[in-house]
Amino acid sequence: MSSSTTRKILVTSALPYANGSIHLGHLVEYIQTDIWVRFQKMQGHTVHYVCADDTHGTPIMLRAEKEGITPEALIEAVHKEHSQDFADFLVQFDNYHSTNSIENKELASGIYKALKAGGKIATKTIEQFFDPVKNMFLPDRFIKGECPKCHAKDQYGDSCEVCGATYNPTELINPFSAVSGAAPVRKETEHYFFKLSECSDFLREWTRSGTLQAEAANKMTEWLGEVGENKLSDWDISRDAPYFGFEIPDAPGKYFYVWLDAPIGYMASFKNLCERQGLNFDEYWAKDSKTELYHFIGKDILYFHALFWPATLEYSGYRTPTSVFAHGFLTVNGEKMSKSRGTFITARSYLDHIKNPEYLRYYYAAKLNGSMEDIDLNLEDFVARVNSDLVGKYINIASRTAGFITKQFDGKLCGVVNGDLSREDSHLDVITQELIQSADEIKRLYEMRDYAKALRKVMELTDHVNFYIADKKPWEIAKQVGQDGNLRMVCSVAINCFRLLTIYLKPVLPRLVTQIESMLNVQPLLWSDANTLLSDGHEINEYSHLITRVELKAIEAMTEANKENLQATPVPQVHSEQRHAVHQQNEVKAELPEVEYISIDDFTKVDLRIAKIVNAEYVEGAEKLLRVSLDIGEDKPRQVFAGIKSAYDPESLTGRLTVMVANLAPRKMKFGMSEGMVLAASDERGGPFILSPDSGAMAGMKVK
RNA sequence: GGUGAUGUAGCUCAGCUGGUUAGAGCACAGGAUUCAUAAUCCUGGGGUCGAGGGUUCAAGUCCCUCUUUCACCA
Repeated sequence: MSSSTTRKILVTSALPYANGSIHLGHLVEYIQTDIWVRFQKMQGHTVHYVCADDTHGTPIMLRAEKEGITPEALIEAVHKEHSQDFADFLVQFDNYHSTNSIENKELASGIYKALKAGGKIATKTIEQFFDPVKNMFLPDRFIKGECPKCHAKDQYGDSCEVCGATYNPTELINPFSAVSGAAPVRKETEHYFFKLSECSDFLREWTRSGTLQAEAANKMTEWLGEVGENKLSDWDISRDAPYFGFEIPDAPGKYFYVWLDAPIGYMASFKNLCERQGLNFDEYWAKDSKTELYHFIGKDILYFHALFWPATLEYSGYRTPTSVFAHGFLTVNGEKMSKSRGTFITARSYLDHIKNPEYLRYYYAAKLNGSMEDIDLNLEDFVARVNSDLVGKYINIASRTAGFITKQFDGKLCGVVNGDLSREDSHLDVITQELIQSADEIKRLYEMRDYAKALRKVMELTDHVNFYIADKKPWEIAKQVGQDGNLRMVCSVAINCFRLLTIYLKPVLPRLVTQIESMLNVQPLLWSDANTLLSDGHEINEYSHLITRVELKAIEAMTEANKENLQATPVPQVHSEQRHAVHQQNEVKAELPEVEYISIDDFTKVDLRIAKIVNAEYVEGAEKLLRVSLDIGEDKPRQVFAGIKSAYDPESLTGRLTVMVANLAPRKMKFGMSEGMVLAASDERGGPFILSPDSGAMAGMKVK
C-alpha cells in the first residue's frame, strides 16, 4: 500500500491571543490540525506540531495594568490555562511556546535586520491619535466616538456596529479614548514599514504555485490586483512605547507591531523544540529546505499568512510555507455564537458539562471538508450524530460480538485471513476485504483534509459490518449444536473489522482508541496495520463499556450555565486592537467571561458631586440635549450637555439638586464644551430619570 | 457600496466536467429481531434543489437579474 517515503513535516495552528479563554470557535482549528497531524504521524512520517501563545500588543498591556499585574504574569497565567484546555481536548502539540520568548526576540530581530539590509524597510512619519492623559498612541480599536455615517454613538474607530460602515478613526465625530476617556489629539510619529508594495511579483507567483486553496487564491488576486497593477501598500510594523513587545533594534522607543512577531512565533516555538530535542532548525527553515511546512489558520487571517508572512520569509532569507490551509468560522445552531443564547461556549465550559472531548472532535471532523466554508455546530444534531455514529454503530460492533469470543472461546479469535473463498460463508471475506481496500481512499481524504467525506466512508463501512452481523445472526448460531467454529468465525470477522474501523478513526478519537487497543490487546495502531489482520489464536480482553451517550440535558445545562455567565458580565470589555494570529471570530464584544470587579481605588477616581441646577435650557439644533448649568460650589457653574431633553422641561429642572461626575474629561461638543456629566437612569423600560439626593444634601458635597 | 462565498427533505450535509423517476445520515411511521447500556436490520412517507428569466434535445448542475446568510475590503 504505502510505497511513500518518509516525509518531514512541520505543522502549525494559529497562535491564540493571550487575552482570553479558548472557546469552541478556536477549537475548530486546533482539532482540525491535530487530526491531520495524528494522521500523518500514523503514516510513519516525521511530524512536528508547534504552536504558542500570541502575547504582545496593547490589549495585553492594558489588561495586565487593569488587573494590577505585569504583562508577563498575565501571559504566564493564560499560557497555563490555554495549555490545559488544549491538553484536555487531546490537541497534542509537540511544543506550545510563547511569542514573548528569547527565541522569538532573536528571530524577529534577525528577520528585521535582514529585511533592512535588503532595503525592504522604510520609515515614514504618520499622524496618529494620541491619548494625552494616558500618554500613549491609541490603536483604532481603542478610539470610540460617533459614527460619521449613521451617527450611532460609542462606535469603534474602525467600523460601526450599527450600520456596518468602515472608516478611519479620524472620521469619527467626537472621538474619545477608550482607555482614559480623554479626547484624543493628533500627533506625528515616525513608523517603520515593510515595503510590501515591492513584493507583488513574488506574491503573485507564490500565491499561484498551489500553496492556497482555490477560494483563497481568488481572494489573493483581489488583493494583489491585475498584473502590472500594484494594489499593495507598505505594511506598518512598528508601534510606539508604551507597548508590550520587542523593541526594534537601533530604534529606541519603537516596538515591533504584534503581527510582525506573531507568525515568527511559529519559528520560535520550533526553535525551542529543536534545542530541547536536538533537531536541525535549518533543515526546516533554510531557503533550500526540502521539508514541508503547513499553516492551519482561520480565513480571517489569510491576509497576514498569504501576503505579509511569505513576503517576510522570502526577503529575510528563509523558506516559504508549502501551503496555508484556511478554514471557515463556527456557528452554533446556525447563528453566530451568542452570550445571550448561551452559545458562546468556552473549552472549559464544554468540558465541565459534556466531559468527553472526543464527541466534539468527532462532530467537527464530520463537518470539516478542507474548504473555507463556515461550519455549524447544531447542538441537537451533535447529540444525534455522536450517539448514532459512535455508540449505535461503531462501538456497538464490539459490544455485540466480543462477548461471544470471551465467553465461549476464552477470548481467542480464529484466523480469518485465509478464509476459503469457495466456502459458503465466503461473504465474510468480502466484508473484510472491502474494509481493507478502503484504506487508501480514506487515507487520501484525510490527507486532503476532507474529514467529512472520510468519516462518511468510515460510517458507511460501519453500516456494512452491522449488516453483516445481522445477516449472520451469531446469536442464533450460538444456539445451534456443533456450530462453534462458525460462530467463532463470524465474531472474529466482526472484531477484525472493528479493528480496521478503529485504525481509520484513530486520528479523530485518540483516547478512545487507546482503550480499544488495550481491549484488543494490540500495540498502538498505525495506518499500515490496515494491511494486516489479527492472527489465529489472538487473545482479546473482555469488552467493557467504552463510551456513553451524550445527554441532551447536559447540552441544555451547558447553554443555561453560559447564559448565567452573561448576566454576571455587564461591563463591556475593550475589544482587541486587531485580529490576532488566531481568529477572534464570533467573539462577542462583551468580553471576558469572569466578573470584572473594580477596586475601591478605581471607584474613588470618579468624583461624584451633588450639583444644583442653576439653569437649564434647550439647545438649538440638538435633538436630545439640554444645556445645564451646575453649581458644585465652584467659582462659576459648570456647563454640561445632558441627553435628557426627552424627559424633562428645562423649567422643571431649575433649582433641583442632582448628581454629576465632576472629573470627567471635558469634551468639546458641537454646541460647546461639556464639563461633566449628569447621572440618569434608563433602560428599555423607560428613562432617563435623573437622580435626587435626600434633603440635607448641599451643592458641592462629594458622593461616595 | 464593492468583492467572494452560500442557500438541496424537519435537522446536518453529498451531488464530478449538464443526461434516466434528486441522494445519505439523523428524525418520523410501520414491520423484523433481541447478541448488544433500545443498540441493529427491512420497508415507507417527505423536497416545484432560495426566486424569476434565459441557453440547451436535456439544468440542482451553465448564463443573467433579484434575494438569504456569512466573510473580506488591508
